[in-house]
Amino acid sequence: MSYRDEIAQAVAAAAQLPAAEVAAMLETPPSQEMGDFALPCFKLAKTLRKAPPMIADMLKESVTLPPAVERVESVKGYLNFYLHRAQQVRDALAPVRALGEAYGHSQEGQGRTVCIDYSSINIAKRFHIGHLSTTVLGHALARIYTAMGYKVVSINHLGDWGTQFGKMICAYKKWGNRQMIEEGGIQAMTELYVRFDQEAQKDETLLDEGRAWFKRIEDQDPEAMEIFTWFKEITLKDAMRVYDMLGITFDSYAGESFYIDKMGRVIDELTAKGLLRDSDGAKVVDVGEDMPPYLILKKDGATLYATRDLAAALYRKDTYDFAKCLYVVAYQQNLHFRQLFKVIELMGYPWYKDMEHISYGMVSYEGQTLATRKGHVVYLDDLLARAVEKAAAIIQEKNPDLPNKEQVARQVGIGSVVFTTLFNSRIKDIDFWWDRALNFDGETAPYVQYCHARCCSLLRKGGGAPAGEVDYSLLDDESSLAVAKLIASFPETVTDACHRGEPFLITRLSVALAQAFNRFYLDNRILVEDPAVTAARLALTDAVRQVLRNALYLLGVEAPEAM
RNA sequence: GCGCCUGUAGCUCAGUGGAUAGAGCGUUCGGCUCCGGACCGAAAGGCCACAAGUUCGAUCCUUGUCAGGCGCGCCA
Repeated sequence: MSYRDEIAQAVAAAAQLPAAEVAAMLETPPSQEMGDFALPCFKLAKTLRKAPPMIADMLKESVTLPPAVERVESVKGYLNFYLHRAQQVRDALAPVRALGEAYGHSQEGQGRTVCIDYSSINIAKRFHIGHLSTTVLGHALARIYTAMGYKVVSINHLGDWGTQFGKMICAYKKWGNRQMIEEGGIQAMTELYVRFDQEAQKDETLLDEGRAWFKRIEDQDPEAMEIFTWFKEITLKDAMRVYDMLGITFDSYAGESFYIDKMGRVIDELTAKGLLRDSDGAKVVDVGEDMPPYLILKKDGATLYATRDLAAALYRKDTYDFAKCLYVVAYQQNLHFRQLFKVIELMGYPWYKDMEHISYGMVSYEGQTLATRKGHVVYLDDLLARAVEKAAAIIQEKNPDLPNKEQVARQVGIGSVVFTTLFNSRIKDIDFWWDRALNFDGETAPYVQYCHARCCSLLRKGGGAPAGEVDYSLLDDESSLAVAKLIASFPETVTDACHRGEPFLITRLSVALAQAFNRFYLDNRILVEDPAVTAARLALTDAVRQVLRNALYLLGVEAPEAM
């Protein structure tokens, strides 16, 4: 039984109320000095016809304290319960010591699959800061869901379909050559595309040629396909560099083009179910009063992004039999996903409830909208490179003798970018500024990593974590207790992060834990004469090390043992 | 025009139907003969956008107003 339930039962007996009702009333006080659980007595005032402070006083006298509770106080209408510290600390640390890397994991998802659609890059476009949120969020969610026991299918839903690819091939045939693309990569492809747009303004017949090339892709014409596939490979190779740096892999790269032969089924099914309606020559599905109709087929019979997303959803359900299907996509597309899920519901599939749009805020650069064409953009490899460079410079200054300096610089620099991206709730817009992005002070990855490295250092000096049982009653000071409480809250935080689709909860916890440990470190000398005290403090240090490491792992951030 | 989202310290953001609304950055002051100073302590800084309502109690819930962002058929 949990502490909460024990206390609720004791109070319920004294106040003659249902235990469940009391349990729901119990809350956590705002600060540690006010105890571990509090019962606000205001609600009871009406039924008991007494002032809240009096009720609290009475309950204080009449309640039989459960063994875990050391004492109870009546303060301004609150009944505050204080747990025995040694027991709290033991309850916090013992599971970490026992479970190690598995601390924070759960069995919730046992036997269930979750599809996570994230990153989903466009062909022939360079990876930039606009792709950071989906990539980093999706990766963190993949790790969090895995920790929760789910089987995760990571899907990079490539943007590899559309008339722009016809234009690009047309431009390539006219002005490009193999060598120029091999050497220039995506940048060269982008330049070709820009040139096409410019020339097409002067000569409209180019647009027809572009359309013709796209038709050839649709018809699987060998020459068109060869070039198209090659462009795709170059784009993916470039993206793979970034994914490697971030430690990200995907289970599937089935993008839009993968679904071109799977849309007929969708159209047939929508027609058979009477959902498709003609509207100005196009085909739409009505999705209710509160949303505009969902456009499925263009006037000319061509499919749309929506059609492909619908086909993809059905395919994923068939192929993976997912318990959940997540789409990590910016909030711009809120309406689109609401419509998509509604159509699936109208098709009669109960699993529409398992679809979730993990939406996040927009990215701008120094107050302005990102604009690739104007060069008003920051590319991800540049950002990561500069972060690593800065980390390397700091190492050179502070710790020049550190072995594997390059590796640590990568862990810190890249970790810093990832951590910052996962620091706030998803919905917040992000305005990118270089000085902010490269800030290593305060609530950042290096702060948490430093604390972790310091724990490792202490453990090295102290001969490692104590093997056997330690005397937890030696950890009865305020700062030890604060650390223990945060450690104890980690599994619940992971669960919350999963259910809310909000990795930042874990990011924040890692900072709070590092802060609490720094306080503990200031208050207590860890390696002391008394072996029992040293063992107890090292046990706490090792638990902090483990939880920080586990937390950072879930975020996709590495934890170097020295830095 | 309609819909969704956001509004909390100078800046970036947490937060909760309940006790004194928190953190980082920035600013000011202070701390290594001592286990890692990429650290720590302290101070200053708030009409929780505004107004009504519900409630014993609202920054939180409801409604309205204002400001900003996004979206609203043949792009993705």
